[in-house]
Amino acid sequence: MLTKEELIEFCKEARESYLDHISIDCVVFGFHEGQMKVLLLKNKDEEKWYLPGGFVLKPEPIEMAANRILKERTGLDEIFLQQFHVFGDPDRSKVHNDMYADMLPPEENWFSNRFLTIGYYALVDFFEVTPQPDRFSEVCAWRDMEDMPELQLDHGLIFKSALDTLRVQLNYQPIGYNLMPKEFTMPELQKLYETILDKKLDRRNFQRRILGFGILNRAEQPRKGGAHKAPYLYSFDLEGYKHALTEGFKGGW
Amino acid sequence: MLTKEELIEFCKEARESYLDHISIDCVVFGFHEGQMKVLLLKNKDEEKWYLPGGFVLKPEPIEMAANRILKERTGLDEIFLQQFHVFGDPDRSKVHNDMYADMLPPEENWFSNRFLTIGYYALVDFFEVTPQPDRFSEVCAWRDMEDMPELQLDHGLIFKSALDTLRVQLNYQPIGYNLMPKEFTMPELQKLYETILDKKLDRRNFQRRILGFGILNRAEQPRKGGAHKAPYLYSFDLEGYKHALTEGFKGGW
DNA sequence: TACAATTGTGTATTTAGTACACAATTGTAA
DNA sequence: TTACAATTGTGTACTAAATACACAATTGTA
Repeated sequence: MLTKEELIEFCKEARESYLDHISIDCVVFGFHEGQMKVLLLKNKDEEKWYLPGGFVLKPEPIEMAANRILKERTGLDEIFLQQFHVFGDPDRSKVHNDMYADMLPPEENWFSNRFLTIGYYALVDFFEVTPQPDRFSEVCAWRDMEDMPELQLDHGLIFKSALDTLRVQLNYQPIGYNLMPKEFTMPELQKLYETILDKKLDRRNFQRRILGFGILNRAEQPRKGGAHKAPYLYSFDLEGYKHALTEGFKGGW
Repeated sequence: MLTKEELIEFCKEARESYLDHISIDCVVFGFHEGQMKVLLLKNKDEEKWYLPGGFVLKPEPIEMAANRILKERTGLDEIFLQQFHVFGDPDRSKVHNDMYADMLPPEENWFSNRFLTIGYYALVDFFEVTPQPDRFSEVCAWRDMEDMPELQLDHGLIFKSALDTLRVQLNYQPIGYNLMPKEFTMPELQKLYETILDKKLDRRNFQRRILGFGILNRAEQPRKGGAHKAPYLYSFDLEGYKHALTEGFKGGW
């Protein structure tokens, strides 16, 4: 939460630097301990969480803006990022507007503007991320997808839309390279798919299909030390993976 | 092309009415005589064509803006419209900016602003459309997709991107209801698919597959009067069609 | 050393996709 | 009137992909 002075300072700075009416919101997916995670922010004295987001600098390509915003929140560069939808309902920022409405009159308040927000989703390696709050929040943290808190504004809708998009993408693009560590076992990868889809898959059929895509390499040695039978380790074959990313899996018509 | 006075008038009006930095561009697909058509606009004294587009009114949802813009260009209401991408390169409007740069200094010229454009594609019944030029053009006409003229700005990219999206959509959504007349024959529908995909399909397999979707009704009587064997007439089963639109064809995982 | 948990692997069945050929209808030209 | 070209309707065999399902091997623990 900004103080009035900070708000005034920010509005001045925003008007100079950023494009009016445009924001970016990102749904950042991670995967940890068999759970899908989403990176969220929160104000100490508020209940609702919100998505990492920001604005577009006047001379900045929007892709670059999304990358910059996520670098600030995660510490990561070169994130897998995909634009998926623009949310442009004039009512969508009503609540946000109200939030600072008592501090500044609308004509001085940058947040009183109408904003269209461009939705991006990101897939990142959970362990590589160092969550960093932004200047409006005190908390930036991974939240469990099974246990999503209530979100501000239309961020619930944006999240749902991102998840739907991810589920569709799963059908004709490889997913996993950005979410899994370098080496992983087949059951671990399967768990990722099951978690995204919220659906059990057959172990044997999953393995056959995913190997059929030709995007995995199996290490010589299985993972040792754990309980039970030692599973083989796999890693993504970057060449095959990138080929599959551009070509897609299915022929269709 | 606007005169200087018209440009000044328009800039004043635009600043009052429209959101800054945002535009909408539409790729309108039609189908006629076995050819895919795209609705384009042109200035009399210019070579390059451009996509029907416009701006978003300050209190207007973006979907509604896209509909309004297309109603002005086609006369049609309730068009099948789908947002597919935002084009946000800061250089994308360079050429446009230059176009009016000799008339007005940048600070007065609405077109000198940076614009992000939201791309929509539309599928419409060719016969229902009455092409209407906008205030910047003298020509609004269907152009053959086989014989696309050069387009202004990044409109070539936007068009290509829309076509790619349409081709992907074809794999998991029914297409045709918005492009075909009420009744049509199987070969006519096949021609639509072949034209979109730019690829020959097997008659028998096409029929089996498309009928398998359960989105078509066959009329009792075949079409009479033409040369050759009288083909059956089909129409879309609206219920099945809408179900397929929301559910999609393929299970995937 | 038996057991529970987990992993690796194979096969039969069903479904979807592909390839391909012949018979029927209709107008036109001989 | 009749052969012909063009087009439509229909079915079957083959292949590939998806699904359903079961048993053997490994490892730590009781």
